[in-house]
Amino acid sequence: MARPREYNRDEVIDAATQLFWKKGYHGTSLSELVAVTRLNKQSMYKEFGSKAGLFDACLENFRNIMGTRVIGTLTREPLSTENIRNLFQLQSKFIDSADFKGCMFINSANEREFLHPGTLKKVDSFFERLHTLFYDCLRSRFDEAGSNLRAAYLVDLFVGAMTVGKVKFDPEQHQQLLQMALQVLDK
Amino acid sequence: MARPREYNRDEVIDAATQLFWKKGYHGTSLSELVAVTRLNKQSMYKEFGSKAGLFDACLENFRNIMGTRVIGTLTREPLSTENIRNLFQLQSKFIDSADFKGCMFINSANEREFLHPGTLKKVDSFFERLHTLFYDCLRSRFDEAGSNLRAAYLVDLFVGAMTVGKVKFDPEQHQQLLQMALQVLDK
DNA sequence: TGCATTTCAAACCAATCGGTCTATAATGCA
DNA sequence: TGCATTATAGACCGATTGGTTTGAAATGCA
Repeated sequence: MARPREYNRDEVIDAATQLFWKKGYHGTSLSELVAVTRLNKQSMYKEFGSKAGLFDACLENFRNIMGTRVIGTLTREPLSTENIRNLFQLQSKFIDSADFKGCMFINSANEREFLHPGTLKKVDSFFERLHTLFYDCLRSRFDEAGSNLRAAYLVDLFVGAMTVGKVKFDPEQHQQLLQMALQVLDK
Repeated sequence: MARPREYNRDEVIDAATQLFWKKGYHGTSLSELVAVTRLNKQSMYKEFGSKAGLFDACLENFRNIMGTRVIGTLTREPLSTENIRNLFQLQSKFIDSADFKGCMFINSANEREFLHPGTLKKVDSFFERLHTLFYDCLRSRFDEAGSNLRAAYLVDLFVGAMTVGKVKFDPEQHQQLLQMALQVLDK
């Protein structure tokens, strides 16, 4: 009944996600997005409403891509500290990859000035979610307070490694570092 | 012999530093800088050469402001793990301040895409320097490998707390967190 | 007072920003 | 075939980007 669209929504989001992931919301321009998605502006605005709308869709896409692996690792039954060790192993491989761009949520936390309130809420809830996932894995071994404290510690460590990994990363040293840092999971 | 300048270089840098600190290099515009420094563009380019030149001057200024306190804390004789505890106490108060904007070097590490090579080198050397400062405080108690490992761990922790602090910060919990996280300083 | 020197304010530059509008191309149905 | 509908490409919008040029204002010295 009408002209068929030439783009595929998911492909557009995938391409845009790569760009936003690398350069952030404020650092990515509309023209770059148009170039990389090969979607014309008109269709882009029809589909996503605004640059911010597209970013939100990409953030959700990122959560699906990465979050699924993270959540999958941390929710494996039985919930245990072993899941946490596995997550940090996953992170280590991730940081060591060729085109490491950090975590899109953590990157976003560093450009709060430029994000819309709705986007900020999603960013904040990522940190909460990560804390909760750690917490749930700790509860079998520690009490509420102990689990809460360790979860906050693990979030700091996770975020720190992600950021420092952009500057410099030594996989072997990181393995030893984890062994030491994760001793708090045992006692 | 010529018209006297109406601006004070240090005051200009101080004002610009606040802005760059808050919004980053790419996120701060020349017009904002002109407005906040009350320095006209012509003089700005005469004095600093470019926006990047001004940013470099501000980064150095930040190092003087904050770095002095950090370095002062970590180089107090005798070099010991107590210095490290004091540094994390300093950080805790810093994060808890009203207009917390993170650390300008760590913020810069998150916009590497937009920084000039010379600036990037300064950012990288901050991380190296921090590692070395930690290392030197650890050597009295641990061997080279042990000190190196713990220093890397402390950098991750320091950077992580800085970043997470932008999203959420609970001073009391952080005190307990430090007590746990810094156990590796004792054994 | 007049001149060399330097700073100042503001107009100006091409390029780009996020976003909109128009005109044409492609489709299914009648 | 003609029409309603939707997607396309790209011109266009005012505002802003980092950066430059111009010309007047302010000084010390002669």
